[in-house]
Amino acid sequence: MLFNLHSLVFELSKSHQSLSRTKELHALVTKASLLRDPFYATKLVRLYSLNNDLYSARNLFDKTPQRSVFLWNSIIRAYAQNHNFNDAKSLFQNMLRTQIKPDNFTYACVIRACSENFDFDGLRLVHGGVIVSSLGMDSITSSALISAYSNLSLVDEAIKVFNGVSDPDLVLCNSMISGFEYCGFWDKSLQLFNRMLRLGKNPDGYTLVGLISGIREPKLFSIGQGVHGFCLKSGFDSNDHVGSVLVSMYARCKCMNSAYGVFISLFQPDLVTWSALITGYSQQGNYEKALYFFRKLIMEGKKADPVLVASVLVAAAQSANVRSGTVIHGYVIQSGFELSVMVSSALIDMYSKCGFIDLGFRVFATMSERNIITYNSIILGLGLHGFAYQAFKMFQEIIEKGLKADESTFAALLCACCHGGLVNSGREIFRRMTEEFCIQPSTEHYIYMMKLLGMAGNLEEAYSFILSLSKPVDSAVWGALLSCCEIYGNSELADIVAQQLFTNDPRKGAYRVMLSNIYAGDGRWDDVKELRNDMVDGGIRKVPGVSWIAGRINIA
DNA sequence: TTAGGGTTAG
Repeated sequence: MLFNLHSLVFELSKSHQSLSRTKELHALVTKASLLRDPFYATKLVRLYSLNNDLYSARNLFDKTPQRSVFLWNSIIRAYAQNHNFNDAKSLFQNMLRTQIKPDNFTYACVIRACSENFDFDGLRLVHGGVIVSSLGMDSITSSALISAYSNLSLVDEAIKVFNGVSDPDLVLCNSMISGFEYCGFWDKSLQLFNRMLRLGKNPDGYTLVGLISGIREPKLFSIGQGVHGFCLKSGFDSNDHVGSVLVSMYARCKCMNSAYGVFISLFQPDLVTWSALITGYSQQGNYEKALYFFRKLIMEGKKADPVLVASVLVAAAQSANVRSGTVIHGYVIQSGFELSVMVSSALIDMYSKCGFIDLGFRVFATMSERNIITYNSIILGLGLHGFAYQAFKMFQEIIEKGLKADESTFAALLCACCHGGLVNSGREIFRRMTEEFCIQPSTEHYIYMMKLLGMAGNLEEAYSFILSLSKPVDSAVWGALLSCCEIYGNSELADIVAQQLFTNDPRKGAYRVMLSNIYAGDGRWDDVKELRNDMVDGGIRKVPGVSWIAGRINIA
């Protein structure tokens, strides 16, 4: 035998064995007649699972007659981690029929699987099983329950679990802090953090990531700075996860100088941190900087991944920079990322936003796998370029393939109707969205409806549409109607719409300028004067609009 | 004489 028992166990315990090495070890274990021992089977199941070879993992599991709780947990986890939730659940049900009782780790794994699968009923059932098994106070199951309930936005249930544990440990506190953050209660997150400090519990990287992730508005900037100060004092700023989340936090607070400050203070920022910086610039509209840092990353010899490439393609699309977009496309091909549905969908979007729907369609046509995001990208692109008929054909394809149309699908279809002037189709697609697909319309859908009806001259219908809604709409919806009033020179309706806008957004100059133009078109010069004087007196200014055209380049 | 595992970032 090549190995003695000790070295075999040592080799099996390494979690980074390749698939071929795992197979070799499997052969050695078989040769030594050790396969019946659940210890060895567990180790091998784990290694196969880490190498995404579920088939071999399951085969091994099925052939092992003596199944310990460890072996059961390994195989359930293998399926759950591969997002094979139904199989994980049915394995768990099989386990319940055996003599082996699930333990806290089994429950933790199944709880997580239910949460990731949005299986509310399953989660409640498993929670019941936890209580029946007297594991309701256990830290392992409780932390999994807190995360699961929070991820399903059931924060009250998460709090109940947390309060049910008399002496919560660090992980339990971290789960609750992250749970509050996920559900939007950054203040509760901070309160719990302070309570931890008062009780003398030392936070770790997880605690700070949970806490900082909740700080995502410019008004919370000073709180973010305070937490950043804590990280510096306690040395957590060198933690990769904390560093990247600090960069994101400052970016979301619209302070890119601070985000960059954190970034350059890191000894070796990892890919996620680079990505946080680049996405930050992109989301703040500084596309040039986003593209610059992407080039810098590549020049430094680092390799981007699909998530980062998709993010940079957004910057190229938003800035209509097809030159950068094609360079990134080259990088995508070089790296084999065109197999990533996320990347290819971003390529479609980039080409269409840059005015090259033909190239976008070429990417679409060559994709072997397409998801709803792919279809949304191509429908939006076709719609923006006036190909409404083709956009609707794509929608038909979504339904035929059994994909689930979402709110972006309908926004893209409404956009296609707007660009094609298809009023009846637009009305029908809006009806189908709400009645057939049960999708709650968002501000974006309402804006498209205003444009669709208003641009066709159906201003009264557009106005009645807003009035028929049960909840007040965002100012942008009224703004869309006002712009249609401007096109048709309807100053009576414009007066009514403007009153809504001035009440909601008294400082926004654009609407006042729009109204003034409508008055001018109607010859109401006294009203124009009064409006302009009001603006001067109130110090209200309109932000000038900008537009640009990127030079068209020839692409074979 | 082992082994499965609860909470983090773009």
